[in-house]
Amino acid sequence: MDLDTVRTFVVAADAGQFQEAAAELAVTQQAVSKRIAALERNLGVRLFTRTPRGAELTIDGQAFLPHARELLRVTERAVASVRTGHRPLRVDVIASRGAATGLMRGFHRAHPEIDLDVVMLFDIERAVAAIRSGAIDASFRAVAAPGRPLPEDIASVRVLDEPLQLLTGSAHVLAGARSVPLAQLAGHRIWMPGLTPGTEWTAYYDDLVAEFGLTIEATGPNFGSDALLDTIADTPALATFMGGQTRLVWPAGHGLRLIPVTDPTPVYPHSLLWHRDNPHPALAGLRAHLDATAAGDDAAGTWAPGWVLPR
Amino acid sequence: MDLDTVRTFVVAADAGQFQEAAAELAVTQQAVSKRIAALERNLGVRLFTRTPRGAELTIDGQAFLPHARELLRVTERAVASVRTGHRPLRVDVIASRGAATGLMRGFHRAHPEIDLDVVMLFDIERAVAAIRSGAIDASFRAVAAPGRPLPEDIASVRVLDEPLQLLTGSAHVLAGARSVPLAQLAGHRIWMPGLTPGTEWTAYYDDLVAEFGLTIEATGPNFGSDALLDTIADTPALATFMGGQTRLVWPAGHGLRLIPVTDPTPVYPHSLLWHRDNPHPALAGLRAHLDATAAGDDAAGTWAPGWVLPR
DNA sequence: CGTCACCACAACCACCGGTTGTATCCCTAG
DNA sequence: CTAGGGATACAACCGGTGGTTGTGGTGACG
Repeated sequence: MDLDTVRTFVVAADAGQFQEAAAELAVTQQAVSKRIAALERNLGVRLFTRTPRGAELTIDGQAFLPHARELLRVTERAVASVRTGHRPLRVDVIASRGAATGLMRGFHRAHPEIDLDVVMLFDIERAVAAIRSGAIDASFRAVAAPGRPLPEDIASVRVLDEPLQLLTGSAHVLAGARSVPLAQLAGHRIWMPGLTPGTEWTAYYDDLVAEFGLTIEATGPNFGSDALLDTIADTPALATFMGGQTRLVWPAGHGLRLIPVTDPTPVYPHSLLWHRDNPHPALAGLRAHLDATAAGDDAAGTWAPGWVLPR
Repeated sequence: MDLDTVRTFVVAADAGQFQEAAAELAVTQQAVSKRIAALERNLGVRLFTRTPRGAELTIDGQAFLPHARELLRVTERAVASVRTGHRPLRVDVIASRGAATGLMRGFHRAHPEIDLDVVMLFDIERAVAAIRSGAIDASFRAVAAPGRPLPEDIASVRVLDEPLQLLTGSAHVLAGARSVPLAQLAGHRIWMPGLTPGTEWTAYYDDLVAEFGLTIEATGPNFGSDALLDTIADTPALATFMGGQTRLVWPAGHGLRLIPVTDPTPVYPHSLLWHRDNPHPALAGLRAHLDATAAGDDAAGTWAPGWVLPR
């Protein structure tokens, strides 16, 4: 199916006749006739009843019309998403399951009129490069790369400290605990598939491991969170870390347990980065929204690596 | 833009390489390469970075991808809307501003998983024919055509009596009234543009006029409700009838008044019609929803033509 | 009953979009 | 270091889609 054909259908339906539609589309009447005929052939139904005074929609045509309009609207948004110049606010998040996604959803709910696009870049280095080049407008990143301060032209603000929790199956030895001290996790198998070397996530967990003597297995490819949840649920000796903001949806009967970690609670600090000179009007809105909704986090009793962005 | 091209983009993005996408789409790798190149040329941005081991999305490509998926989803729904067999529930309403639209919105809110299409047919005769032919699944119609009972195979149930109210501008002589008796409207100019001869609306108002001695002008084409509202707001001696369920949105400062009519209150009775043998699974859901939400209307003090469908 | 406005069909032709064949690149195995 | 495999891009070719012009048919209206 061709979007030009769909547009032709909509214009013809609005005009009530092919001739006027042809004029509007700057083609001949015969071309419109052929386009509509081809669309009807593809769909297998008659869309117009032709009369000597024009063409009016059949019932099928009436039913199809709003879908055709929606198609054109979506097309316009799709094209706008890559238009240089005034395009939707483009924000990078660190992972689809992380807290940043929830923050963006909250912003979208508060300001549904602002068009957003979400991308996921590999690491902070590329995120900073993308911000400086203008390819993205902002990035939710947890941390500066260890030892590398942010460039002068990048601004940042810490927006959320996400406490990590332990996810276990119901047969796990810690499944019944209401909370577990971080030091007590030493010796337990903790599995974090998909930790790619070179990313901040990995650097974060490397620090966590070094400081508290945990063992984290990053082996195996990441088959998606469903597969991870299945494995955790079925393996008594296995656990994993999960952001405390995550909204999990799992089938009933899985019996998964999400256990807070204490003394200290490891938190993953999310900061918003942006270019000081970025003129996108929606960026200010996003910053204002985050400022307004940011919970006054209490840093006491929490842990984060020393190299994260300051508050 | 071509939807095959968009589909190619999505498949290639999921596969991570053109070759596999080509196999899935049953075309050659060169065809995929050309399609993507054409899409990139049309959009003016690079969507993939080509590597010797495949192709991965650029930032622009990542931003475009969800829009492309949405485009395919909408396309599928559009095609399904005219598919013979299992297509969305197709319901005819009498006018986009009427109460039936509100009922359908309520149904959609209660059951967002049920796909709906709304059409507007000219009069009850065509609606009944469309129901019998299977072109539509149900129809909100106010009335049987005077003197013509419904065919045996059409079932009906009265779902809502919509009280008519008087709409005036702020300078109208009745603008200050909290309510107005129907008999008192005799002598006032009431304007109902767009009343087409042969429809039930027109038959309804003809009866109303005959029984209570009103004068209703149906002159002039219907330029849309915005134009109607403008005229009503600006003309002190003019009023119109409007369904009591209508949610009006007008610019501030118009100063329009919506005044209940009493002694009796003319009500427009909406009934749902459907074919007794219609097997569409969503039809039962719609009927159940309407049964459950139907307010227990009080017929006392209301008026409707004698020839409407019985309760 | 002729004219007008509109749509459909036929013939023609350009160009889009597919295929086959080939070059190039990079990673990897030997 | 080299050969091979797997990936993309470019070139040449060609058929069919989709445009145009020209023409015919049909219902409404004066």
